[in-house]
Amino acid sequence: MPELPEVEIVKRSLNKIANKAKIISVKIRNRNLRYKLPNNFSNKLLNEKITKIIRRSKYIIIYLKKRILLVHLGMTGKFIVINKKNNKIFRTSFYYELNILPQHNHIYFRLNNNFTLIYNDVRRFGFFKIYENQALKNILFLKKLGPEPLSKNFNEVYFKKFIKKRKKGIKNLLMDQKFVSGLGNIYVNEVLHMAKIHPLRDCYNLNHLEIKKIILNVKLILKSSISKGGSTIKDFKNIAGKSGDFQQFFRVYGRENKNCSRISCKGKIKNLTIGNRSSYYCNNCQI
DNA sequence: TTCTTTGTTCCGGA
DNA sequence: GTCCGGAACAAAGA
Repeated sequence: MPELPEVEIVKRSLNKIANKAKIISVKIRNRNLRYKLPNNFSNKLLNEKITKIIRRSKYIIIYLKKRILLVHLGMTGKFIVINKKNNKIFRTSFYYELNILPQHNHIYFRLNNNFTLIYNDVRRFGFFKIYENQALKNILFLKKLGPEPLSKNFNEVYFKKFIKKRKKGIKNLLMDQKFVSGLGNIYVNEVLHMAKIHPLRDCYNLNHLEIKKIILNVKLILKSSISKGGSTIKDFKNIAGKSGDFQQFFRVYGRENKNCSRISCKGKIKNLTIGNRSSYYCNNCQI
């Protein structure tokens, strides 16, 4: 499940491998991703040079000379890199499961620098869109997004202004991409546990200190997660010996019926469905 | 067969 | 017009 930190790591990896490179072939094995790839998809990318790669929310934006390639990894999208010189295989983020099945390789991008990027996606909820000569602010997927959680624009003043006249549970608020963009279910659960706030608390009831704690923990948790993925490009063989279990980093997510991970808290982790998403919280310290 | 997982969009009601 | 919650959608594995 690529959340913002994983997407950030993938973006950094792609920057190292693909920036300034030219796409010399695009081979599609399955067009049926979240949105069906158009027939001219390959032709529009062929011989294009990659000039810049950035991230906005959970979108990866790949700038070509005159076009923009917008990528979303969905639930299980990933890029695998093969170095043609020595046939070494890399993954672009550490969150991937170790056995990547080749039947889910959907697109092969060959670059002019001996690297091939393979897009692999088990669930096929990821997507690629090509935009011509378009400013980012005109792209539908990006124009409605609220501030980046790690930016200075996501602060107490903004938070308080936004929640005025709004009646909404805090978990739903943090999941709302118009309020803050890029927080997914897992990190929202973690943030609220760290801030000791119940996921159903009405946002207009939050006091000054609680708002401060939420903002602080959003930034801390995202930054810490990004830094854990800091050594981005790892050889499969090197990492195979380690237990790369991402779950071990979570303090509440997926821990139903277990004891609260907070030292000195005697609570139990409970599960609750909010907005069609499972929420985990401690029945003692989150109020 | 049914349930779960995700981000996004759409729709009805307040 | 705006806000909110719920449902639908995509695919596949358990």
